[in-house]
Amino acid sequence: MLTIGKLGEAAGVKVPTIRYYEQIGLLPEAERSAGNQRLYGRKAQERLAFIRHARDLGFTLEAIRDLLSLSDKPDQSCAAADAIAKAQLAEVESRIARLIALKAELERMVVQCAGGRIADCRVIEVLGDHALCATDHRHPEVEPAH
Amino acid sequence: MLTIGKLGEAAGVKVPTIRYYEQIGLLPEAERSAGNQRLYGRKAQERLAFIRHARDLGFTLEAIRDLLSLSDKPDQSCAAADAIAKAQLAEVESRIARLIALKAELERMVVQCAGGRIADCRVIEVLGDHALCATDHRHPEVEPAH
DNA sequence: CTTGAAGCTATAGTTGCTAGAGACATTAGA
DNA sequence: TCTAATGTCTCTAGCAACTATAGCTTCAAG
Repeated sequence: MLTIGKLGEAAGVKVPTIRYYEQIGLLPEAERSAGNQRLYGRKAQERLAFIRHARDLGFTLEAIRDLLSLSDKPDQSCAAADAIAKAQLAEVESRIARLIALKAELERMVVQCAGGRIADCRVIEVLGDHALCATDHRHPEVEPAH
Repeated sequence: MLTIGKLGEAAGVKVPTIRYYEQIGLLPEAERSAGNQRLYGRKAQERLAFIRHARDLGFTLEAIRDLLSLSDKPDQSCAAADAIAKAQLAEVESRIARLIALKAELERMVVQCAGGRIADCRVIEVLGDHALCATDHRHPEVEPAH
């Protein structure tokens, strides 16, 4: 049995994150030691690894919740799991496409900046006027990492 | 002079978002009508367009705050603005690289799924075991859009 | 003049954690 | 065995960048 710290180390997940996953019901409530500390066995370890891996692949916690509940029903069809993965793939693809458009526009901006005064700066100028843009990079969906 | 609704429509920004930008000091406090409603002139409109455009290009509000304060000092060097844009470009590039790795892994997963039972599902299996992955897609930094 | 849309403030919720406070548990070394 | 350091406990609040809700007031059209 592992303490929460060892488990986190093993899975590459920070301790508060594990407690958070328990709190939102993604991990079951852990067994406790005599001194009320959480203890984890192999099953919990595998479940956490699953979560971590899915997070690494960009799945949301909601999607992971669904995937986990599917993985608990080995005899059902895997169509639902497949659909979740495909949706995630589509999401990733659309984010890539969008980021590539952004990259092009940022490159244009940066290259054109001659390094003079702000008043002549292409970066500032282009930001002030979308008409100066080559590509149509509107629409949201670009959020950065934490 | 535009009301907040008209301004939002013109700039493609929702009304509460404009109020939020004012609240965090990204937009100056708006003039008010006799009935206490916000009124915006051309300057505010340009400033909001700048913010919107920069957001579309993925700049954080903090970066935008810096860019705006730079654009208020037309005689200074534009090196700082250039640096901010270059940092954003680097950020976008690294996100693209990471997403491409994710895409490859998700494609592998989806293609291998034969569509049978959960117990045989490659999607579930791969998520449970990172060793089954071809690429090294670890590290965070993938957060989705809001 | 009335009605419905648009505006106001203030607060809370979203996602996926992370950080802090203050108290208890465990473990390694002297 | 004692002690000090580390680990763990709960609870609360904070991050980005909004979005949504509630309960009010103001405005514009018919």
